[in-house]
Amino acid sequence: MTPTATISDVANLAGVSIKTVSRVVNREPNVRDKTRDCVNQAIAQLNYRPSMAARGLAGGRSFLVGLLYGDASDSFLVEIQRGILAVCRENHYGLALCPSGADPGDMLKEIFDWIRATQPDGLILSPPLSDNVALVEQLLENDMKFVSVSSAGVGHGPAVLIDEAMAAKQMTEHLIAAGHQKIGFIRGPADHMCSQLRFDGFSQAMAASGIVVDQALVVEGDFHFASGVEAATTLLSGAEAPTAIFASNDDMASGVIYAAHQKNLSIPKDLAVAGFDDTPLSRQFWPGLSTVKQPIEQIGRRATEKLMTEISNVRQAQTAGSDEGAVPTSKIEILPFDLMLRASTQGVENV
Amino acid sequence: MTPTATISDVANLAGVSIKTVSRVVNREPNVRDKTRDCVNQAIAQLNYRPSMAARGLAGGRSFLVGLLYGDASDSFLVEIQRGILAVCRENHYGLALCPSGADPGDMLKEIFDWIRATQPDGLILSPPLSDNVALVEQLLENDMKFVSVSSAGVGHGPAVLIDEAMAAKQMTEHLIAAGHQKIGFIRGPADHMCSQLRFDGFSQAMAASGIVVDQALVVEGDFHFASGVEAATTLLSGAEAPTAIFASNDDMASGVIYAAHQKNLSIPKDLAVAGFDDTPLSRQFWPGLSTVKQPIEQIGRRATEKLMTEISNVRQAQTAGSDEGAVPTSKIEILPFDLMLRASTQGVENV
DNA sequence: TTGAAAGCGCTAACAT
DNA sequence: ATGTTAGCGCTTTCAA
Repeated sequence: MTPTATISDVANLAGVSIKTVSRVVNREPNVRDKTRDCVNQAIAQLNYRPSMAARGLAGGRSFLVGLLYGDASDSFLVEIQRGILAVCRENHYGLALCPSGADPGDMLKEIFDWIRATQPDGLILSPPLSDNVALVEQLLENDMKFVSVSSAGVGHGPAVLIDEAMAAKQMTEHLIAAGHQKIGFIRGPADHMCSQLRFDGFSQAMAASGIVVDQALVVEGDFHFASGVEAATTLLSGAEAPTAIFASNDDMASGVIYAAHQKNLSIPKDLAVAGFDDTPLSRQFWPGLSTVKQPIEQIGRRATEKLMTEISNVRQAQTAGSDEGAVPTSKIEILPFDLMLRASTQGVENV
Repeated sequence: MTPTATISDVANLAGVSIKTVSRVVNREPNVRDKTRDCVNQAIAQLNYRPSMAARGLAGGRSFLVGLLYGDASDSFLVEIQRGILAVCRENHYGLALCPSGADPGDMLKEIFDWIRATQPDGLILSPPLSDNVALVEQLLENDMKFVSVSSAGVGHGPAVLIDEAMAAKQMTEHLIAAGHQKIGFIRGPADHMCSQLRFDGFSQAMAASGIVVDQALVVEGDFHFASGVEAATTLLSGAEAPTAIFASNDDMASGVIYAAHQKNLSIPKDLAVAGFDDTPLSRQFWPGLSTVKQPIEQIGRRATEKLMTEISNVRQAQTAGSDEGAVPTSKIEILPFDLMLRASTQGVENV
C-alpha cells in the first residue's frame, strides 16, 4: 500500500485544522457545509482512511464487535456471521470471533480474558451462551453491552429471535393435521433455553388437540446427528412406536431419517419426520425435510444494529453526563419464521 | 472491566522502566532472568493485557490476520476458521473476516478497500481467491504477505493443501476396483484450480486402467447442490448411463443422490456415488457418502503458522536491513488426505 | 464555527 | 542489561 494518508495530510490539503477533519469524519455538528465539502474532497483525493488503531487509542474504543459462540452448527454460525458482518461493515466496525470451548469450568475465565485482550465495544451472544446466567450477570456487572441472538437469554438484556414455541406449535399442528397421534419428540440439551420453548410449543399443540403426550415418546438429544440416531432408535423400538417424530433441530432429524433407513422404514409413509432450523441439509435430503426456517442472517443484522445503538447511547450518555440521550429500543425483538413443509411429512414435495 | 492496568502500572509495581516491561512482553532478549520474573509477576498481579490499539499504533502493526473468502461451503469456512483462530490465539493475533461478494468487477476494489481500512499484517486466501491472478499480483505488488489454503494458487506465494489429483485418482481407482467402467464425472467451476486437478486425477486413474473417458459422461457443475442434481439428471438420461458418478465435491454428490432417488435408482446397487470434502453431510446421508477427507482445520493451522513466520521475517528483515534473517520455509506444504469409503460406493458400511 | 495543545499506551531509536 | 525520549494518528478538552 502506498504510505497511507493521515489526518494531517487531509487537513493540509483542505487548509483546515485536523480537528475539523475529525469533525467531518465523525459526522459531528458545527461544521459549515462549505468546509465539510472541502474536507470531503480532500479525503476522496487522498483516499484517506482513518486508522482504527489511532481512533481506538485516543477515543477509548476498539471499533470491534465480538461474537461469542459455543458449538453452534456450521450453517448457523456462517449465517449469523454474514448478518453481523454486513452491519459491521456499514458502520466501519470489525468483527472479532470468540469461540468458547465446551469446558464449563474455564469458560468464563476464557471469555473474560478474551474480552480484556480484545476490548470489543459490544458483544453478540449466540446460544447457549445467552442462556448462561453467570456469564450474563458478569457482563452486566462490567457494563459490557451485548445483544443475544436466537434466544431471549436469561431475561436480561436485549435480544432478537423468533417465537420458538409458536413455531414448534405450528409444526406439531401440521403433523396432527396429517393424522398423526403418536408423535415422538426429541428435545434439545437442557442448557439451551430454546429446548424448553420448542417442547412447550409441541405440548401446547398436543393439548389443544386433546392428545395426551406419552412421556415414553419424549427423549432428550444434544442437537447433534448421533444423538438423533440414538433417540430415534430408542423411540422406534419401544412398544408403542410413533408414526411421526419431531426433532428439535435438523441435525437430530437427519439422525432420525438415518435410523429409519436402517430399520427399512419408508419416509413419510411409515414415519413422518420434522426438524427445526432449515439447514441446507434439510433441502438436500431425500425426502426433503419439513422444518422451521429462522431468518438467521436477518437476526444477526438486527442484533448488530441494536448493538450499534446501544454503543452510541453509551457514548452519548457519557458526553451528556446522564442517560437523557438514550434512544429507547424495545429490548426483545421478535422476527417472523417460516414453516417449510417438505416431503418428510407429507406425500407432496413443496420445496 | 476494572480500569485496565497499563504498561506504566506494571513498570511501577516491578520497579523497572516501561521499556523493560515491553521487552518482557515481546520476548525480546537482553533481560536478566530475575528482572523478567519480577516483571511477569507484576503482570500477573495486575492482570495486565497490552492494548492492541497502542501496540498497533506505535509499532505499525495491527496484530490482525485477514481471511479472504468467496462462497465457500459452510463447513469449509467454519473449519478453516477454527484452525486459523487457534493459531491466532496462540500468537495474540486477531482474525478479521473479509467475505467478498461474487461480483467480479468490484471484487478487487472491495478487497483492497477492506485491506486499507483493516490493515491486516497478513492474509489467508481461500479458494477460489487464491486462484485469482489479478488479486495475487496486486497483493505481491503491495508487499502484502499471504498464504493460500487448499489451493496452490497461481504458483506464487506459499500454500498449504492436499494432493488433490492423487486423492481423485485413488477415489477413481476405488470405483474401478468395484467393477465400474462407465464412470460419470462432475467437474467443479473453471475458476477453481482444484477443479482441473481433481479431473486430472480422475483421468489418470482411468488411463492407467486402460478405460477411455467418455466425454459425454463429463459435465461441469458449480460446486452447489442444484448443479449436482442437474448434472446427474443429464448423465442418467443419456444413452449410455454411467454405473457410477464421481462428483467433485460433496454438495454436488448429494445432488446426484437426490436425482437418483427421483429416478428410483438404488444406491449403490444401481448407481455408485462418490464425493469430495467429507462435509458433515456425507456422514449423515443414507447411504453414507464415499468421499475424500481434507484435514481442513489442520490446513488452517499450518497456513496461519506459515503466515506468522512470514510476518516475523518481514520485521526481522526490516531491522536487519537485509533479508539475512529470513527463515526458509518450503513454500508449498502438502498435507495427507483420507479416503472415506462409505456405503454409497460399496455394499458394506465403513464409517 | 474553528483551532491549539495534551495525551491515549505503546514501540523504536538512541542513550547509558 | 536497562532507561530516556520522541513520536504513532487520532480524540478530547479548552480556548478563540
